[in-house]
Parts: sequence; C-alpha cells; structure tokens
Amino acid sequence: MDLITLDFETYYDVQFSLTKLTTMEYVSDERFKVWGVGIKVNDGDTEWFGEDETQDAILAIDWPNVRLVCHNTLFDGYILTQHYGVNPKYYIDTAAISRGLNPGQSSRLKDCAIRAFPNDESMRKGEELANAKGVWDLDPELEEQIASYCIQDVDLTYAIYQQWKSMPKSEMDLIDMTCRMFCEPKLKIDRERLTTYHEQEFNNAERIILGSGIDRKILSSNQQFAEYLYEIGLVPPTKKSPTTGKDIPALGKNDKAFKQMQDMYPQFKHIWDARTAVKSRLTQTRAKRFLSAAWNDDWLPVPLRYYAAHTGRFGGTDKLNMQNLPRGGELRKCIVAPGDDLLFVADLSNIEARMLAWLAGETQLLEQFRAGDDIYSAFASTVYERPINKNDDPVERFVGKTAILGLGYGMGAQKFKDTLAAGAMGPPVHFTLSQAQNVVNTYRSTYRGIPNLWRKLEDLLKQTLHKDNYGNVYGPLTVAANRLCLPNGMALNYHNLRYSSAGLVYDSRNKTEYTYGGRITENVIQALARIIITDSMLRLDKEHDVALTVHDEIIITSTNINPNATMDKIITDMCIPPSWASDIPLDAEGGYAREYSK
DNA sequence: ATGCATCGCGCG
DNA sequence: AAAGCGCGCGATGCAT
Repeated sequence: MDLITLDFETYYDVQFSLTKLTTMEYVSDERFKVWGVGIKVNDGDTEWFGEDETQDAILAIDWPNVRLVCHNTLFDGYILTQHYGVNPKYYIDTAAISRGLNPGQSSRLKDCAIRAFPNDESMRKGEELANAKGVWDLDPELEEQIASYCIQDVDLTYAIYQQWKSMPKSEMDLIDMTCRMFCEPKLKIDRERLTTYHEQEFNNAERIILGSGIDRKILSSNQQFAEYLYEIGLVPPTKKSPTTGKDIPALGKNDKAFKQMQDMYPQFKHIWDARTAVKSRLTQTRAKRFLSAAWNDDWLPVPLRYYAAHTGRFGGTDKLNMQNLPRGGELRKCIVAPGDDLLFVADLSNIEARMLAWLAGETQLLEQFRAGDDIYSAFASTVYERPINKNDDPVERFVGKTAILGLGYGMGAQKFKDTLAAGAMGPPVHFTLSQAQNVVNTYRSTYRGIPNLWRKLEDLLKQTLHKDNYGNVYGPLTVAANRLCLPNGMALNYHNLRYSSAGLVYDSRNKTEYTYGGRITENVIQALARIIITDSMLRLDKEHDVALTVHDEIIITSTNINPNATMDKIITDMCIPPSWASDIPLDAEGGYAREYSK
C-alpha cells in the first residue's frame, strides 16, 4: 500500500475563508477553487500539480490502496471525497497525532515542526511572503511561490509523520475513524423537518423580541440589559466573577437571583421572554449550520476533534459541536440514518462513577454496581438514614445523584449547596450550608478510599517531577516525566508541571492551570473511561459504521435487519472490561430508531 | 477589520 | 487546608 502525503492550496479572500465559513460551506461554495496540490508518493520527491493538472493527478492514484497523510486531514480528505469523489483506504493526520502526544499545545504545522525537530533548524516552516488572498488566477510567479511553500509543507508533514508514527496503532485507527466520520459521512439530515424547525424557531424568537419593543443589542448585552433594568426601576442582581473576582451582573438563565426577580415581576414577562429569546439562539444557528453542512445529498459530516481534551476526550470543531445538542430536542431528531438503516445509540452507564470506585478500591460501591443497585438511592439512604427509592423519594434521590456525580472530585459544601439549589439535573433542593457540609462529610467517610485516592494521585503526579520515580506504578498508571502513562500507550500530560506559590501548576493552551488531588483524580478517571469507550468503538467499527461519539455514548448506523440482535451486540461489546481492569463492573444501555433520539 | 479575554450555555 | 472536572461556539467589550 502506498503512503501519500498531500496538501491542497485553494483560493481564499476576506469573505471566503475558513475563519468565516465551515469546511463544508467553503468546499461546496461556487468560489471554491483548487490552485494546486503537492503530492509525495512514499519517500519520492514531492511534486506540485497546478490548477489544470490537479484533477488528473488525483484521479490517477489508486486510492483504495492508499494511506493518506495530511496536516489537518479533515480539510484535505474532505476535498478528496466530496470534490473529487475518491476515498483513501486509511487517513492519517499529523495535527491529530500532535494533539495526542502533546495535548494542550498548538498543533499548527509550524509548531509541530519545532516540537518534532527541536535541534534541526532546517526543519522549519517558511514565512509565507506571498499574498495570494483574493487572487483568482495565479500568475506564474505567484504560483511558483505557492508551489514551493506547498512542497515544503508536504515535506515537513511527511517528516513529522516519520518522527511520530510510533503512536499506538489503536490511536492511529481512531484518527482514521475520526476522519471517516467527517470525510465519508454516515448520517443524513431530515431536510424538510429541519427547514420547518429552523423557520419556526426563528419566527418565534423574532416575534418575542420585536414584541418586547427593546433593542436586541440591549437585550443581549449583560451591561446594557442591567442598565435597562435600572431605568425601569429594578435592581439587577450581581455576583462575583469566578475568573476575575469582580462584581458582574447575574443575569444568566441559571442565576438564582435573576430567576427570583423574574418570578417577582410577572408583569415584565415580555422582557424576560425577550432576554431568553436573544440569549438562547443555539438551536437556530445550529439548524442553519446543519442545513448548509449537509449540502451533498443531505449527508451530514461529523466534525470531531481528536484528543481535544488532555484526557483524550473528543471535542467539536469546524463551528459545529455535535457533542452538545440539546437532549430530547428537535435538532437531534432531524439527524437520521440513511435509507432504511437505523441509528443505534448506546451509552456506558455511570462510567466515571464506576471507574472512580474501581480505582479507589471502594469494594462496597463496586458490589452495589455489580448487583445493579440504584447507586444514587443507596447513598441517599445513608444520608437520610432510611431506605430511599426512585419512585417514592425523587428529591432525596436527586441529592444522592448530585453527591455521587460531584463529590467524588472534592466538591465542597458551599458549591454542593449551590449545585443542589440550581437543580440543573433535577428538582431544585434548598439545603443550609451545614446540611450540605453533613452530606459532604458523609460522602467522604462512607467512601474513604476516594479522598484517599485524591491524596495518592496528587502524590503520584508530584512523582513525575523527579526522574528517580519514573517507572513507579499505581494501578494502570505509570510515572514518567511530567506525565502519567496510561494503559493504552498514551499519557495524561501535564506540560511544564512545576510548583508555584499557588501550588502545583502546568501549562495548557498558553494558560497556567492550577491543579490538586481532586482535579487530578477527575482527569485520570476521565482518561481511563475514555479508553474503555474508544476500545469498544474500535471493535464495533469493524462490523458497523460508527457515526459519532459523545464521551460515554456511541452512535452507530446499521441495517434494519434484526435490530434487537444488533443492539444486544453493541451493548455486550461496550461492557467488555479492558485487560487492565478486568474486574470493573460495566453496564450499558441503548435504543435504536430512524432518528437520533433517546 | 481582527484578536483576545470573558461570560453564558449546550453537552458529557 | 481546600478546591468537582472536561469541552466548543457565539456574543460582548475592549485593544490593536
């Protein structure tokens, strides 16, 4: 099989660019034009093909026998499949590899080159002196310059791949899968339903905003909306900014004081409704993005960013985050399986709570998971000192749920109290600070292994600062330089980890992050849980099309033949424990339908 | 015009 | 000693 490294150079201008448009909008636009392409076959010399030669050069390649290497393969791969109609056998992306090996650091080609070849000044991306912005027809001189930059980029990409190809095979396969979700879409949109929904949402919001008689600029600005409230004789609530510590208006949808204000002044309902209409436009912008993304016969590419989080979790990209669609919302129902196929959706139940119990060695909790007990009710029973069950005690169970989901990573009494009152996951519950403190204490004393784990993992991370400790093992984790090695060959990286006056800090996205036991524990648990789900995705992708993942959820398209058997197979697969945690009790649940819904 | 920090809000 | 965490997008407000 040939290894082809490739880089497209395409027309762009001020309006028509990837900062303004999504990849789907850009490539499907009338203005889309390939200036040329640089192609390197195996270790041969990179060749430039100009505008008139590109198509022949692309079509001459035996794509079913090609492993493709690009830097940001979602872009070049999408052009190959959607513009030229050719599908490589395997997709490799050096930007994705960079994020896997160096999460939280820039994955631009320029920065990758420095990281891959720190001591070789010849391996540097040149400054792009040519300004080709807005030039539709390149003159020979400009084309010459672009061609030379392009060849240089292809050569760098190839060299970086050679340097980093020792990346675990399973992770390479995940990068390939991520590219296929985008370049070879598995999902479709229900265009009619989506169009109707978009118009309806838009008209509804407009009616409410216009009806209020307030300028939408005022409605959408916190500052200006606060001033407006003053003018009509109301005192806008304030709160302390969690980042700057300054007093800021508390006018968010979930700000308690603002909610109370709305309840207190029902005569201003038109104002509250208009504020919501202006602030909650996610569904409208998203519907619009879906419609333009699915330009090609309603096929919907799924843009996922491999290793977006330093824990390995995927993220959204390309102005379209498929991982935060409102639950039970119309948007999800507008996403469908193609033809007569069905969409299978399954998620790993309480995966993080299970992983936490397992790593902390909390035998009692593990036994409860193994027995299929309702963990939230079980903990609530301890708190309330009486048997709690889902049907009779929904409020008490919600307290148990909030505790299990939050307190495992060190949440304190004040935050627990606020979280309960906000009622984000259930009915709002109002506790005094001392009642909240009691629950926190009960949690920490009931599951002693968990606060113990916070201390152990903080100590383990500190060990990464001294090379005497490299190789030390804790469960599935191994100590190395500034990182905790994971059982899949990857690592939880803490770039430039060091002590500061604030404590333990590290660099992420040019920001200094402060960390501590509870937070490290959360990172470790998230990283380990992510391995369980991606292991399953890799197995399932052999038989079905994995179309999307949302952290603990896998979305698969498959035929409508024996759907119950397919569903069972998926669930069974997701519950296979990894070799490094063969005794972890896993559980999964799911369903299938034509649409994406649960 | 464009970049950056901050906030709000959607998901896990 | 104590501290829930992980994302991306869109809008605002301010700096360049």
